[in-house]
Parts: sequence; C-alpha cells; structure tokens
Amino acid sequence: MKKNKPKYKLIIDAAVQVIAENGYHAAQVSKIAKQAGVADGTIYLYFKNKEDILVSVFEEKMGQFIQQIANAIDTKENANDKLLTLIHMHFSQLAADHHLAIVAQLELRQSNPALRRKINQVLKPYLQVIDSIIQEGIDENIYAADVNITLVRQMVFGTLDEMVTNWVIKEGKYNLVEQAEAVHALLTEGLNKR
Amino acid sequence: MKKNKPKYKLIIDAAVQVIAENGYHAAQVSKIAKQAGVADGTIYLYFKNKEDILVSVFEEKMGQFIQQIANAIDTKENANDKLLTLIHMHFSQLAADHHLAIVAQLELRQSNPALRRKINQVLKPYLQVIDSIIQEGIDENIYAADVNITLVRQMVFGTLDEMVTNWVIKEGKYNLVEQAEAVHALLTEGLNKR
Amino acid sequence: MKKNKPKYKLIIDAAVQVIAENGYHAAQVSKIAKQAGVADGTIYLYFKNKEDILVSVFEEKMGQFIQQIANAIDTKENANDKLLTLIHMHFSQLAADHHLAIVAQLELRQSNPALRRKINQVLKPYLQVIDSIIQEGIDENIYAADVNITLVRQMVFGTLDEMVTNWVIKEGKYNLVEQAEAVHALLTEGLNKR
Amino acid sequence: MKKNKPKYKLIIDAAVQVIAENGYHAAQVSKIAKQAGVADGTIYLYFKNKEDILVSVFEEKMGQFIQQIANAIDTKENANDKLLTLIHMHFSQLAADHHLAIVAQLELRQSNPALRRKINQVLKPYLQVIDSIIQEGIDENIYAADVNITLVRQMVFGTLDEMVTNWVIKEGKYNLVEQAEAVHALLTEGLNKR
DNA sequence: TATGAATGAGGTTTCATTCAT
DNA sequence: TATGAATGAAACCTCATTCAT
Repeated sequence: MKKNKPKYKLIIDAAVQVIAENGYHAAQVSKIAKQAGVADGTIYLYFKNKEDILVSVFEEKMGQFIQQIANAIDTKENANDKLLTLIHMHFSQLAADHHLAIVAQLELRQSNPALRRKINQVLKPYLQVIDSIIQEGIDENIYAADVNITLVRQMVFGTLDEMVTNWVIKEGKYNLVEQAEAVHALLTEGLNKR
Repeated sequence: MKKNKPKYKLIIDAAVQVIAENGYHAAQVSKIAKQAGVADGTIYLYFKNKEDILVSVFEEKMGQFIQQIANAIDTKENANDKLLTLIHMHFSQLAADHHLAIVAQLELRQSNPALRRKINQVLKPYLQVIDSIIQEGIDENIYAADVNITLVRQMVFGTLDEMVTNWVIKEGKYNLVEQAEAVHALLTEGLNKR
Repeated sequence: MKKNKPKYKLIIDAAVQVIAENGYHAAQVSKIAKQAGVADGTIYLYFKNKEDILVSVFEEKMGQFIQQIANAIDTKENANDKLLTLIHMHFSQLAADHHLAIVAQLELRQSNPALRRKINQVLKPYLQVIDSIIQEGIDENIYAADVNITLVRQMVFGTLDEMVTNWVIKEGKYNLVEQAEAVHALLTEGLNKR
Repeated sequence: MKKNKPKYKLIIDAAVQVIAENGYHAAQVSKIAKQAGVADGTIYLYFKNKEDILVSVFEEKMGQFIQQIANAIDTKENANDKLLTLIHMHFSQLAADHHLAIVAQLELRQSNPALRRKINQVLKPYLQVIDSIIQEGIDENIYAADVNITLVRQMVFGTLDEMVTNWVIKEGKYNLVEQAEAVHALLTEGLNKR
C-alpha cells in the first residue's frame, strides 16, 4: 500500500504547506515536489494526477479530523455533551493548524466541481456523526422529536463552517475556540428569549 | 454611465448563463461574448478585464437580491416576521433562478482570493440587513438580550448558505422554499425540546 | 488638397507629440486623435492608415528640415562653408525641437522595414544635398578629386546621425550645436596629425 | 550553465534565422521553436521571455563579433593598422553572415526602448575598443593630439554603421569589404585635398 | 465632414504530465 | 523507484480600422 510509504506522507504535508502559503492556484506540482524534496516525476508514482493529491490531502487530514472528534465524543454520555464536544473539537483542531484551516476553508473551495464532489464524499462521515448525535438527542428526549435531522445538520454544519471561514479570513485575530459554548447554546436554545 | 447601456446587461446575463453551463474555469471571454452576441473586444468596452465581469455579475445580481429582500422586509412589522421573510426570499430568489444559484453557490467560489474579497464586499450589506433584524428583535424584547449578534448572524447566514448549496448540489430535486418556516423555527426556538 | 486643411496639420503635430511622449509602440491612433481633438474616425478622412500618418509626419517635418538647410546653404559661397552650414543646421534644428529629435532618431526607427523604406525615400533629397556639396567641393578643387562621393556622404550622414542619436539618448544633457565646427574639421581634415 | 547546453545555441541560431527571414515583429516564439526543432515551452527553459531571446541573440553574436575583432587587432602593432583591421573585420563579419547583418542593422532596431537599452550595453565594449585605438593613435603621435575621442568614435562607428545598413538595404548587391581601405583613408586623411 | 461604438484577429506564456535514463 | 528535461495546449486582451448615423 502506497499510503504507508514515507514519501506519501511527505508529499501530502508538502501539499498542505504549499497550498496554504501560495494559494490553491499557485500550488504547482513542481512547487509541491520541491517542498517535499522529491522530483516532479516522483509525485506521479504516488498520485494519479494533481487532483488526486488534493483529494488525498483532504482524505488524510479530514480522516484524522473526524477520528479525533469521534474519539472525543465516545467519552461523552449524552447528546448535548457530544454536540458541545463536536463543536469544541471542530474549532480547536482547525485553530491549532492554521495551514490546514486555510486549505480546508478557503483554498480547496476554489477547486472545480469534480474535485469538490469527491471532497464532499470525504466529508460525508462527518455529517453522519452530526446526524447520529441529533438522533441520539431525540432518543434521549432532549431534542424535539419533530425536528428534521437533515435540516438540523445543515444548520449545525453551516454555522460551524461559516464561523471557521470568517475566523480564517480575519486571519485568526480572535479566539475561536472560546465561542464553542455560546454556539452550542444558540443552536440548542435558539434565538428567542425564554 | 455604462451600466445603463443595453449591452452591459446583455453581457452580464450571458456571463451568468455561460458560467452556470460551463463552470467558472471554462467560462472563456470568447464564450461569453458569443452568448451575448457581441465581439470579444466589445466586452472590454464595458469591463476592465475578465475579473471585472465576474465581480459585476455578483454586484448586479446580489444588488437586486438584497434590494428585493430589503423591500419585502420593510413591509413587515416585527423582527420575527422580518427574519422569516428574509429566509423565504433568500430561498425563493435563488430557487427561481437556477443559473444564478449555481453561479453564486458553486462557481464563483472557485475564484481567486482577490476576487472573493471583492465579492465579500458586495455581500456585506446583506449581512448588515441580518444584523439589523437581530438587533431589532432584541429591542423588541423577542430575542434574548445577551446574544452575540455576530454569532447569530453567522448562524443564520451559514445555515441558509449551507442549505442552498446542498439544494444546488442535489440539482434542485426537492423544494427548498417550503423549508423556510422550519428553518425559521429551528433558528429561533433551537434544537431543544420545550 | 487635404494637406492644406487645418486638421491635417493638427493631426501631424499631435502625432509628433504623442510619439515623442509615449514612444512609437504606445502611440495608438486613438491617442493621436484625442491629442488632436478629433474623433478616431476623422483620422481616416485625412490618412489612409496609421503608417500613412507616420510617413506624413516624416515628410512634413523632414521637408521643412531640408528646406531650411537648403536655404541656408544657398547663402554660402563655397563647399566648405556649405558643409559647415549643413552640419550646423542639422544639429541646431533637431536640438531646437526635442520632440522631433526623439521621433526622428529613436521612435520612427522602431517601425517596420516597409515604413522605413518610405522614410528613406523622404530622406533621399537630403542625401542629394550632401552629394552636391561634395561634388562642388571637388569642382572647387578643395576636396580630393578621387574621393568616392557615396562613401563620403555615408561618412557625413552616418557621423551626424550617430551624434544626434547619442545626444538624444543622453537626453540633450550637453550642447550639440557647439560641436559643429569640430565635426566639420574632423570630416575634412581627418584624424591624422599634420 | 544553460548557455553551454546544446539547445541554447540551437534556439539562438533559430532566432537569428527566423528574425532575418520574417522580420522582427513577425518572429513569433512558436516560429523560433519550430525552426529550432523544440517545443514552444522548451524556449522558456532557456530564456526568461521573448525579449530575453533577443537580448541573448545580440549578446552571443555581438560577443563573438567583438572578440574576433579584438583578437585580430591584437596582432597589429600600431593604431592605423588596428583601425584598418577593425574596419575590415566589421565589414567582413557582417558581410559573411547576411542573416546576422539583417538582424543587427534593421530588425533589432525595431525593438522597444527597454530592449534597445540592453543592446546598447552590449555594444559598449565595442565602442571602448574604438576609443582605445584612437587613444593609442594619439599616444603614438599618429593622430592629432587635440581630437575629441568621443567625437572621433562617433564618426568612426556612425560611418561604419551607416555603410553596413546601406549595404544591407541594397541586399548585399555590392562588395562591402573591399571598401575598407577607402573608408580608412577617408577617416584618417579627411575630405580635403592635400 | 465628423463621430465613436463596435469589430475580431493574433501571440506569449504557464504548467500538468510524460518518458528515457 | 527516482529523476527532471521536454512537451504543447489553451486563453486574455489590444488596437487599427470600419460604418451607421
């Protein structure tokens, strides 16, 4: 399996750095190769083409991202704690890796629809984690039984995504992670005064 | 003023169609010119360069988009009605113009950072409309006085944006507009059972 | 005759100024039209095409240039005085009109060979004036009878041309006209010590 | 060093030929590439841009040109022999390579001021060779001690340049080289009868 | 005569990918 | 496996010229 060879990871990490520093469109294969310390042609021993590098970047990093969140959630007992944990982890992981945050929130979205469709595939397991938390909340009689799970998931993910994107655009000038509880409160209790 | 000349609008509309049908990167100036029924060079009598076409597309269309919403909101008396109206209009306007929805949700996001920054400028007035509704809701004692307006706005916009994007990706296979009330309820009342 | 209409001269003078200030390649027809205070299309009522403007510029200005020199020479009695006068006039006329000097020495030489051939036609009468002075010098028994007139003319013109070009490149930072006598001495007496 | 790679010279020579045959402005990069038997993109592995090709053409060819002359001059003992040798070499080298003569005398002069400035830099060593010969002649008490060296150099170079240009325009229809001695005599002894 | 909006041909350069070594 | 020199397709923009008014 190629993914276990040392140069595979070397190239993935080089790609993240090059894209973060130069932007998606200026991230030429030759730059990634140079950053990884391999020849241009070597890239093609590990990746089918440039798009394959980018999808793999997302797969690798998002895989870790989701795994971390899934692990953290497993330690929590109820849906509310799990949701708060997910929000907290979502923010903290991206806040901890600024390069990755830039790539995930800004640069990779400049890719063409074909690539974005593949990225969406990679994202699916994460969305399912959100779905299952919501379902659990309903089963635990915490969340309203009549909520549309898809709708709630779109709200949760849309909100988190928009928040991280704004934070990246503002170049991380404020503390994202400390907003986790406020977001959680807002999502669960809504805007209305009680 | 160039914007009032007939060919200006002709080119803008041609650009929306060409981008929607071919994608952002395959939208060559020559294709837009042909679709608009003008010579390539004519484009440059009305637009500084290709990027200027794209920014103008967004400005024109988003300007109308916001104006329509602002008008509709003005007829409503309280923040809750206004918020529902905004959601409804947001969905219905994009659902009514599929080409525009594709361009706004998918294609224009492939643009480079410089262009995206300009697009964000155009978007700002819309975000301010959302902000003012939230402030109004607080003043009317409907929304909780201690909410973070920026946070709420990110939730509202993030949710709507994510929903429209998913709807576009699903190629408009379901009815987006009829979800407006459910989204409104979710945003205002939150996820929790009462 | 078009050449007597007021706009003809207007366009010619505009062309000299635009070329001198912007350079040959940046001297678009539209710029010349604007400088002349006429519409782009009007240019084509007076000139066949852009090349025709440039040839006409040279014809008009060089025609005056030669006429001035011819007039001045006519007042001189012998070949030596005539040659000195020609040198002096050659320098002083170009030194007096810096725009024209730039156009004649630098900018017009960037034109294509077809245009340059036409310019050479315009130059011919001037070369004939030089030839006739040399012939006169031989007839007056001042110049060596066995000189090759074509060769001498190439030396005279080549020297003057090179000197003016260098002076233009040096942006007129030194006095060109006061070198006239030294050049004359050098051309007639040669480099050798006597 | 790229200059030693075989394709470097291949492209330089192709450029001379293409420019000579098609003219400066019709010398597209693709034509030069085809003539050199390489792909368009290969050009850019050896040259920064099109202007760099042209400057390099001049540098390479003029470098050889000057070197040949310098070598020949070194074998001569006095300034007069050296000057005659320089004239002879100047003519014979350009007469021997008609393509190069066309490029040097006509085509490259159509270039823009930026390129011409660079070309002038390349030319400088040649002008210094002329200067040093003149200085040597003065030191040897052959040339008049009071001559202005810059002036003499402008006469010498201007004369030679004008002669070669005329010869090229006349398409090499007469023998240029055999005029070397006559030019030398004219430059040193002047026009006057003795 | 005069206008100026419209035309449309044409070329430099980049960069993902290949393949001989 | 690894290299890196070579490939070649593809597109934005300018500007001389025209022609309906």
